[in-house]
Amino acid sequence: MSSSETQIANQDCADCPIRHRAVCARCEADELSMLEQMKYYRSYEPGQTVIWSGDRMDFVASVVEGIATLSQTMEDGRTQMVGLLLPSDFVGRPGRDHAAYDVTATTRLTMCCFRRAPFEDLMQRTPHIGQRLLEMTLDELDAAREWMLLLGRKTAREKIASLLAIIARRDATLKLSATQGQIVFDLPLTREAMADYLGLTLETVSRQISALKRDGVIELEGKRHVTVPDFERLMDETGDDSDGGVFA
Amino acid sequence: MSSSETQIANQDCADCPIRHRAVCARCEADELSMLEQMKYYRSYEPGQTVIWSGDRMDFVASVVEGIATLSQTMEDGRTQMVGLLLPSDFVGRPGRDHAAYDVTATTRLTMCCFRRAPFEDLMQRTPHIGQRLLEMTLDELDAAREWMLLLGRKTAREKIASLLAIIARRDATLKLSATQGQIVFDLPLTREAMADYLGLTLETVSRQISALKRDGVIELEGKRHVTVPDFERLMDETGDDSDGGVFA
DNA sequence: ACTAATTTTTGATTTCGATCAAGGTCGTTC
DNA sequence: GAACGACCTTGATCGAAATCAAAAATTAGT
Repeated sequence: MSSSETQIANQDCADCPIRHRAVCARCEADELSMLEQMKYYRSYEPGQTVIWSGDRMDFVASVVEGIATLSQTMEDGRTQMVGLLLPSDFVGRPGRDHAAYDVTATTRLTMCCFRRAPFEDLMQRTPHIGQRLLEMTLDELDAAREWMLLLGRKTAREKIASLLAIIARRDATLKLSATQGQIVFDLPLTREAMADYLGLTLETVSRQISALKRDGVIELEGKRHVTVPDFERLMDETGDDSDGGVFA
Repeated sequence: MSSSETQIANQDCADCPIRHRAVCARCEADELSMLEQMKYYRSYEPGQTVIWSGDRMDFVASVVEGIATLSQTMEDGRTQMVGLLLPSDFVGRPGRDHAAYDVTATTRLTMCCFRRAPFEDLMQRTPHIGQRLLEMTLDELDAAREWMLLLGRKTAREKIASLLAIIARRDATLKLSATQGQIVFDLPLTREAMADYLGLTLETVSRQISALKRDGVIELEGKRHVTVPDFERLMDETGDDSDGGVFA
């Protein structure tokens, strides 16, 4: 259901950050044209930093294409990724003018940006944009909490399996490549980025990926191209109950 | 600033879950009386479960007094706490009718509840309640992300110091007991609950608390009563930069 | 095509926190 | 006030992941 809806919605109002999530049926013409007028695009290369934590940030944005990460770094250099931005995800907090995290492109990335002040004005006048933002934020909070369980209690192998499952699942919904259980995708993250996401070292990530390959849970071609022959089998390795997590 | 404001706001509208956060100056009389009419109270004893993950949940609520925890459990029993509910915190997701987490009282707990349906109706008619909820949710998301850094990258000692710092800071603002740097409080959590929060075992929690005591970072009277003689010293142990985290 | 740089894999060793196992303290009940 | 149970501390040992250290595979540059 959600994948085709998303497709249609994206086609019909490609850049409205709210409509990206396929709920903007309620967007009215003048609101949409307001958004149209204030929007602009930015593109980034893999590895490029979109914004550093603490920098002034006078815009909010929605990912159009590509993947970015949110991360936090301690003074001594330890870093932890705290979020993954996929197409349609929103970044930037209305009402706060400094970035709280480092935002980095891990693939080629296009974002649809809106200057903060006019966007906030529009939000004031258009309650359902705020409502939609609330829903999106609650989803992010659920995702963050699921990630807390992963970081606090899962083994290295479970962590890797969980990350692969998340990417595979998203890829399956996005590209409809989920022919009878087999899923194929390219890892959008380096081993180091995966390590920062999972709270591991890159060596451990590499070893566990090798182990999953050895055990036939995944197949690897090169370093990035992954085939999951049996998604259920992968899910069994995640430690999650068979169901889709918090959204029971 | 915030502590006295909170006091005043709480006095003058004790149970509105929004006003608890000291921003409900915009609450109008009829909205307040709507809330008054639909509110009811529930009380729990320490250790009692407010609701189990997956259970039907037809209310939303705000903590009036006491402390509760949000936690997730894997089938094999591993559990991870994903949130701490302090007075004025809000629980329950508008638009979702099943709990996503276990909610447990760790002290005597009083909550101010509102049936979900009428509360959602009121939200529809009163945009600034939604706005306030959005702000609160964004704060929670920031807190969750700070916790992800802790879970993924901090040492056991840093984790304990961070938790003590959070409780101490909150206690200082709440009870104004922050006389020249020295802070005194009672731990509202058992060692096991702390372990579940920090992604550790209770033995490690106990050992690290002993170590901080041995090193003079904290003083302990009995098992629960803590004195922090020098808050800066405690902060140095957390691994955070001296400043207040994401709210830079 | 060849070199250089980056990323990944694999191996050897160490370390931090988990696990296993007693004891100890405190509060409650009979 | 003895006995029970809940909670906490401490010790000994183990193990999973980190760290240290090369080598292999890829990618990029000239």
